[in-house]
Amino acid sequence: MIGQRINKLRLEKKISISELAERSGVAKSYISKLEKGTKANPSIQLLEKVADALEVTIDDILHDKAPAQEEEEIDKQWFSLIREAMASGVSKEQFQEFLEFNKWKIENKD
Amino acid sequence: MIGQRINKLRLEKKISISELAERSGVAKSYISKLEKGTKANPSIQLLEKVADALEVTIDDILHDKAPAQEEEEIDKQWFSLIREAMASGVSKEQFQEFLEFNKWKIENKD
DNA sequence: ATTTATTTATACGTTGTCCGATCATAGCAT
DNA sequence: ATGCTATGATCGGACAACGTATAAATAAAT
Repeated sequence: MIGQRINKLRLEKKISISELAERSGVAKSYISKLEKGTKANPSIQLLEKVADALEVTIDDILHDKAPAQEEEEIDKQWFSLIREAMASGVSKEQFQEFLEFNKWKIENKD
Repeated sequence: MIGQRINKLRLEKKISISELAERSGVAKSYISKLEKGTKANPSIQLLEKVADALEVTIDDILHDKAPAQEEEEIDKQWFSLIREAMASGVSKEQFQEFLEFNKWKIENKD
């Protein structure tokens, strides 16, 4: 579980266990055991050190994140619009109407 | 740090340390120490048990999330609409126009 | 005053974590 | 091929820290 994620993240970063151990300040033997799965219950402080060395968040280690980087970026742009929309009191229903109308508009564009 | 978050989340849920201990299966004396800060380096498995009992994610315990629970829920509903919008090819600009129009419409409603 | 919740103390079993040694693999020189 | 050396991964043992269980002391509440 958690070992696989660490292993995956480490390989993505193209460094060895020894290297990760050195950077994080964690014993390489322990990192090996974590990845191997013979130990699977690290403390959060240790996990934090490993996460830092891998330049990811603890969350990235706990549940393996769907990357989707570009898509996330776009979502953020939309997000500000959404906030504005919610603040101005536009309802979801109104937006849905708008959506349907636009779909129709696009289809009948030719 | 982490103790304060657990304490906060527990109080929000309006349960006692004993209750949390019972639900999570963690010794109440240890939970007390965690909240008090005399112990501050729990294992992730223990943390997971506490998180489950509090009905939050481990992330919620690690970095204290901007809560706004209801708002988050609404956001999710909006999000599905946004995805649909993006898929159907509606641009941000079009949406913004719609937004402006609706603001005006609301203002001149009387 | 009596209950209920929190903190602290003590003692103890379990395991997280480190250190050093060993094994595995690969490259390079002989 | 046969070694030698270097680097990475794994194993075994030792110790400190995690975590439990209980009781007692304190505080807060009804």
